Amino acid sequence: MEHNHDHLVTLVRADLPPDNLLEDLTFLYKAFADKTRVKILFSLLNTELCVCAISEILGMEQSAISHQLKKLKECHLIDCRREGKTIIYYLADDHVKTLISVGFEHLLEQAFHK
Amino acid sequence: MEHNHDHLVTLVRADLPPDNLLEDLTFLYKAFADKTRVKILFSLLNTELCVCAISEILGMEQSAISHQLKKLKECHLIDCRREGKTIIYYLADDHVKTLISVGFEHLLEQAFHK
DNA sequence: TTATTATATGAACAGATATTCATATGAACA
DNA sequence: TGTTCATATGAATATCTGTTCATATAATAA
Repeated sequence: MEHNHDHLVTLVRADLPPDNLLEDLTFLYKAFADKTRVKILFSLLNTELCVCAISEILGMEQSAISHQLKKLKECHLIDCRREGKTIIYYLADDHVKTLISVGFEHLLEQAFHK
Repeated sequence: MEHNHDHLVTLVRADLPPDNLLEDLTFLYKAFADKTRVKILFSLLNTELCVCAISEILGMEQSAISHQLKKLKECHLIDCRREGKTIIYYLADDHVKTLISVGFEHLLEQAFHK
């Protein structure tokens, strides 16, 4: 680091969001950064599902699914309710759909640009 | 897995996106799943920057920054050009802004709901 | 109550990932 | 040409993360 840009550096640094906000933001995006979790979210796009249904859809162990459901719930992307012995999971709100479609748009456009 | 939902399972599974698309999507979201990379993206929101400026802004080693810049470039979120000895990085398009703001909206709304 | 079904959870392990260190590349300038 | 500055890159390491296995919980039915 030799050439001078102290002023710009100070300005940009002052504009960075506070650390705890960055933490929350990356925590949210981590939810979408794993194939299993994204598959779960896709599965829930048009219907609610119990754990064992999701487990069959993905062809994965119930335990693995439960662990991932917990993470998705921790960032408020999904929620659940009990119905007798089974527990039904569903999307918490429309942000999942928005986030996924914005991601898709980026993929499509970058595919288009070559 | 005992209670019956074979039909639903088949339907939902048939609607899942193909594996390579899921791969691309999670690859993209991984870019946002790390604090260092998100800080870099925020830094580039309103200005282009050389590597050593970014390194100073984040207070991290130049090498660490270069490694992360490479990943961001691999998913086409940023691009760069050479100018003499320095290399200038900038956002590739507006999707970064969209993706970040959708994430923020989700955080704000979930904060609001309690 | 005991057995069964559905789900959750903790510990352990394997694989992925971020940072550091040392070094390589590549442009500019003496 | 040799030196310096800016950046890139490979290897090593430490940490994080996803899955599995064993087991716990919680509701229901016998």
